[in-house]
Amino acid sequence: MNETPDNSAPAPLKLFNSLTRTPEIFTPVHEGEARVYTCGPTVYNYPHIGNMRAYVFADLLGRTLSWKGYKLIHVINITDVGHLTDDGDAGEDKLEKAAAERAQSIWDIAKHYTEAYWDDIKALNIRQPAHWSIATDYVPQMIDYAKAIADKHCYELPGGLYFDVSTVADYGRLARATTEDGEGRIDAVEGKRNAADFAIWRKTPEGESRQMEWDSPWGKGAPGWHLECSVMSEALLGLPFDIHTGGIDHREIHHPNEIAQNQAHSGCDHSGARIWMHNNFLIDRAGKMSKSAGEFLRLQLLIDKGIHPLAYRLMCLQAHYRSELEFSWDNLIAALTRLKRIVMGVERLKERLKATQDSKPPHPKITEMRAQLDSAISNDLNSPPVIPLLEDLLSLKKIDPVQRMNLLQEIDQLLGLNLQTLTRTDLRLPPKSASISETEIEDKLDLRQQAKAAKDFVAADAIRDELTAQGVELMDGDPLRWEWSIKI
RNA sequence: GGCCCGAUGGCGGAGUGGUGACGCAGCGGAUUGCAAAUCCGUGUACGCCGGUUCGAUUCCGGCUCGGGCCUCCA
Repeated sequence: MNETPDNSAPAPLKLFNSLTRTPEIFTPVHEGEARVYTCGPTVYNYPHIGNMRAYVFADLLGRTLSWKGYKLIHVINITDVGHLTDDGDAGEDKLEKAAAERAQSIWDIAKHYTEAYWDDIKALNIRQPAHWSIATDYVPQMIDYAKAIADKHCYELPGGLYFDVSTVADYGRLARATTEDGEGRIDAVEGKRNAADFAIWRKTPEGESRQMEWDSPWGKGAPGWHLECSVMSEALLGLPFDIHTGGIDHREIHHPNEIAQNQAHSGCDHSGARIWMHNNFLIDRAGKMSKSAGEFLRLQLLIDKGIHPLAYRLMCLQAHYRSELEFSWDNLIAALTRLKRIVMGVERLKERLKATQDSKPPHPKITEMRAQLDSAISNDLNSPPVIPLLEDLLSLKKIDPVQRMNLLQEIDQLLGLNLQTLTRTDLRLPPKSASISETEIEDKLDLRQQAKAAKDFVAADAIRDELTAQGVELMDGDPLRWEWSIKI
C-alpha cells in the first residue's frame, strides 16, 4: 500500500495487459512516444452506443498518455471491406448484402456509415487520431503481406488462402485458449488443418462477382478480416508498437489471429504490440448489445430524446473500462443530471475567477488532489474516482479559484467532458418530440412573469400547466428559466 | 460441450483485511406566492455455505445465479 504518497513524483502509468492478465508499467518502445492502434468499426451499419464505449475508452487512454507527456500517435481503422454475414466462410459479405438491400453502391454504403460513425466520435468529444486507416486503401499492401507469409504459414483451400496456426509459437496465448477442437457451434471449413486456422484471402465464389473484389495470386476476392489490422498497424506504427486496443470480444479470435500474422510476417515471436488492452461491454438487461440482434441503440436516439451525448460519455467514465457496464435509461439520465450539476459548478467557478488574482504557492489541498488524480488515472485508467474528485474541487469554495481552475483544466484534459466551454444551454437539447419552439416558451414565460408581478397567480399557474403539458419544466429561480423534461 | 468473467444499498458504480467512495432517486432543511431548479444535510449494501484470521464485503474452497467468447460483433 502507498502509505506516504510522494506528491511531487508522478505515479508510473500502469495498464492492464491482456497478454499477461496483469497491470504493467508502461514503458514506450520509442522514447517519449506512445503508438496506439485501435480496432475500429465495420461500416456496414450504424454504430450502437455499446460500440462507442470502445472509442471512449481508447480516447481516455490517448488522453492519459498525452497528459503524461507522451507524444501520442493513434491509429483507428475503418473496416470497409465486407465481412461475412453467415457462419463459416460460405456467407455473403455484410457490405454486399447491405448494398443489395438498399440498391446502392457498396462504396456509398461504406461512406454513409463511416460518416455516421465520425459524427458520433465528434459528438462524444473523442479526439481525432493521427490516422484513420481505411482498409480498402491498403489492399495492395495486404496482398504483399500475404505473399510474404504464404509459403511458410499458409495453405490454399477452395475458399481461399488459410493461415496455419500451428506454424507460429504459442498461438492463442492472448485468449488463454487451447488451440484444439472444442465443440464449436459452427461446422468447420472442409480441409482446414487446425480448427483455429483462419482465412487470409477469401476467393469470390465461382460464377459470382462482387462490387468489392481484387485480383490476387489466389484468385479474385477479398482479404480476410484479420489481415487488415496487422497490415495497417505495421505500416503506420511499425513493429513492435506500444498498445493495441479493442473490445473484449477481440481478445479471443481477432487479436490472437493478428498476433499470429504479426509473428509470421516479422519472423519474431513478439506479439506486435507490447500491451493489448480490452474494454468490457455495455450490457443491456438481456445481455450485451449486438448489431446482429436487430434493433439497437444509436447515439442519435439519445439525442432525439434530448439527452446530450456527453452524458453518455460521463456514464462510461463512471465505470472502469474493464467492468461490464449496465445500460439503463435511468442511469443515463442520472449521468445527465450529474453533468448538469458539474457544469453549474464550473460556471460558478468561472464567476469567482473574474474577481480573483493569481495566488502564489499551490494550496496543499490542490497538490493533494492533483496527486490523487494522477494516482487514479495511472492505476489502469481508473476514471470513476476522478469524477467525485472533480466535484470536490468545484465545492472547495475557500481555495483560490485560479488554482482550482487550473486543476479543473487538467481533469478535463483527461475526462474530455468539454467542461470549459460546455454550458447548461448546450445541455438543453430539444427532444425530437418537442411541440413548442424556444421562442414561444420564452414568450410565455415573459407573460407568466408579468402575471406573477401582478400577483395574478391563477394566470401564472395556467401558463405553467400549459407548458408542463408540452414537456417544458419551469425553473423560476434559475437564470436558465426552463428545461425540457425527458421522456423515455 | 470447451474456455473465461462477474455477484456491493431502490438503480448505477468505486474501493478496502479493521473508521461502509460517489452519482441518481428518496428523505430533511434553506429558498419559493405554491412549485421547480439550486444549495446544505442525511438513511440503507457487500449472493449462499464453509475455511484462514484477533477480525472478511475484501484472501481460499464449494454452491447458486447471471453474463461473455467459441460465427461478424466494441
